Amino acid sequence: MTTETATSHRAPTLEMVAALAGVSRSTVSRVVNDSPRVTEDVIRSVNAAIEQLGYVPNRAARSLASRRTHTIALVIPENTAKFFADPYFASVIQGAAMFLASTDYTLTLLIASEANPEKTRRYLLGGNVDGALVLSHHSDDRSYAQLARNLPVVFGGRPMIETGSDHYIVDVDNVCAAQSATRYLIDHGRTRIATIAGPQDMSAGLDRSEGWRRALLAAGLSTDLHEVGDFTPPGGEQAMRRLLDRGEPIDAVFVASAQMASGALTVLRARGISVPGQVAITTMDNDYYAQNSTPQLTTIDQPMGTQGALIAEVLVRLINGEQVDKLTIIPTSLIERDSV
Amino acid sequence: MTTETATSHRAPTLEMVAALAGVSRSTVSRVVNDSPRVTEDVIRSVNAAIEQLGYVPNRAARSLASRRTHTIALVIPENTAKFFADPYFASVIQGAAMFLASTDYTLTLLIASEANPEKTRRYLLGGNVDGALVLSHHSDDRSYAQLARNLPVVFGGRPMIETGSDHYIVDVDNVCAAQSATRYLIDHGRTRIATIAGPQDMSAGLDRSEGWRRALLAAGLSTDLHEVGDFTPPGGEQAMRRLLDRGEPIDAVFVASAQMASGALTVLRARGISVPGQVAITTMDNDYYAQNSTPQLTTIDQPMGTQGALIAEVLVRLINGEQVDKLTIIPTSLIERDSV
DNA sequence: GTGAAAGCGCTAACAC
DNA sequence: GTGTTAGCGCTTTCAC
Repeated sequence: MTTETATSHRAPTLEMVAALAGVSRSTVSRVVNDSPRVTEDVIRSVNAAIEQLGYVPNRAARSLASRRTHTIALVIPENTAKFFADPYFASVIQGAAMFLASTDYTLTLLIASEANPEKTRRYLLGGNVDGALVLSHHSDDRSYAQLARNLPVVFGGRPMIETGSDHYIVDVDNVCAAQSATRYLIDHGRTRIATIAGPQDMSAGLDRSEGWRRALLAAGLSTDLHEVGDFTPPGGEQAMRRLLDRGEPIDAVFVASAQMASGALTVLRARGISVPGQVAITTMDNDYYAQNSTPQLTTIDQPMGTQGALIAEVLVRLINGEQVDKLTIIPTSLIERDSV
Repeated sequence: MTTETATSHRAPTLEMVAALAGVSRSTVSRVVNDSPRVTEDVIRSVNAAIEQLGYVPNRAARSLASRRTHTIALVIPENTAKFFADPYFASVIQGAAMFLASTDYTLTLLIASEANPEKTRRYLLGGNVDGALVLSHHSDDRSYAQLARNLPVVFGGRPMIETGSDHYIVDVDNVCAAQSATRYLIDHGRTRIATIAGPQDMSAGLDRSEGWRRALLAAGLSTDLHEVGDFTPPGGEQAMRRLLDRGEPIDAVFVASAQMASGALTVLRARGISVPGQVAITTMDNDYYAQNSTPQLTTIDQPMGTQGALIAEVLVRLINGEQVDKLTIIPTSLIERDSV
């Protein structure tokens, strides 16, 4: 009983299928690849043989011959702790993985070594994948922009590339969403509206600040009350504290993530400030935090699984040479609850 | 400016490297694969050529010739929503991905279609991967047990296979951890100790219940106060409510996850029951919930990133034919905070 | 519509 | 130590 690295009997090959079906290998290949010009009868008998043998095409051989890998890389920044901690990413990954499961593409996780970006670049360009999905992106992610010239790449969330760049992007319209969440506050009579913003080196953070600003400017209100957090509950707490410690009147806060809003509520509660009585709150993400805070939060719902599926779909279509819009916007909606 | 699926110039091949370095292809192959018997000089010049050309070995060709894919599948149950919602899994995936990034293995996500398990099985056995990591596992996951006979497979978290099964498993000792968390309650003078357990069709849930039970039995205490949750905060709330509604005295609760404990605290607070004054709490997972609840929770720390790395490492060693223990236990420790 | 033949880029005996 | 020679299992012209 020593260590036995299994795989006892060899997997059936296309050749075996051909023999059993009484046709040539080419024909089997055609059937497997849904070639249009094969007789119904032949298709049937080949499929029967495939079924009987439990044949599965060998990816490696297929890739080598066809020069397509049927593999898509999900590029993950090395700072994975932060990446995985964000439920947003988990949802997107899930959506992408689910969508790809319905195609014959495979999703591989590629950790982008920051120490050696060249390694990542080469892997991606070395014919190991048919395309890449890039989710996170700080302003210095120039390298991926470069990469997109030689490989189909779709960005999830707007990478901070110079405007007019011709990259493929799938994103919720953070500006618009934040704007409507802020306008909701205005429409309910609030006038001293602060924001707890997200990191200003992420497009999501920046765009949400911009939306808040636009809504305020349009209403002729002050845009002074701006504090930044890191999208986490503790970050929200600290930002809320800073906001209150300014000593200026505040009657509402647009918080750039529900997680931060949850932290903000903790501080508000501790200081005896009522929500929505004294301070109204709107936020983004319809997640556990939004649904289970006290009070429950009026928030922007972004269908995240959808985003994952969509971003993967766009990439697959791109790989297949189909016509795709450069920018795919995912609709959001405002959910009214008890924090306003 | 029509759709151009890029990859302009062909990637450099091993043959080109060989030509540039003035050696044969085999030699280049040897250098690339760290073969011991190559002259220092040759290694240097080959590496120089590789560097100069920006050569990256083609996975497909390599796999085809060597019959090893350098790919590891992470098998994910189709019910992905639940899977990804659990931060435990995110951490484990992260750890595994990080570890594999330091090897030349690649991690691919494989969604296990429940409607067609045969498809998953064939993919795994069809020579597309060198091994598989299986994380979730309900009692009916017999199929994977079967699979493990023909492919190196490592299970994370104890799959509910008949005892004495010879599968490779990496897990925290949930029984032991739960036992010590419960004993901690006993040692602090509590005698009416309830538990909010995890799902009883997951080994983690079952084992934690078992640990709680053992500690109680050893102390001659009652094991009646057992309610089940689903590892989420709302699940914890409901279970806590059921527990209190029994009308029996309770002076402590061992909660099988910090997320559930957070939900339980909400209920306790709403009913004006003080923690730890009237009811003490210990739990498992040293996550955001454990650290940021009020009061902060005394809990069992399980290094989850470590588990991910370890599970991947075990698999790689298995694939390489090294000797590995069937069972790898990850140590846990109890962190004392304010809930007892 | 189907078959024959020529590789895809690499590894792995086997010679030398 | 290094080169030579066969393939790995599949796709893909090109004939027929």
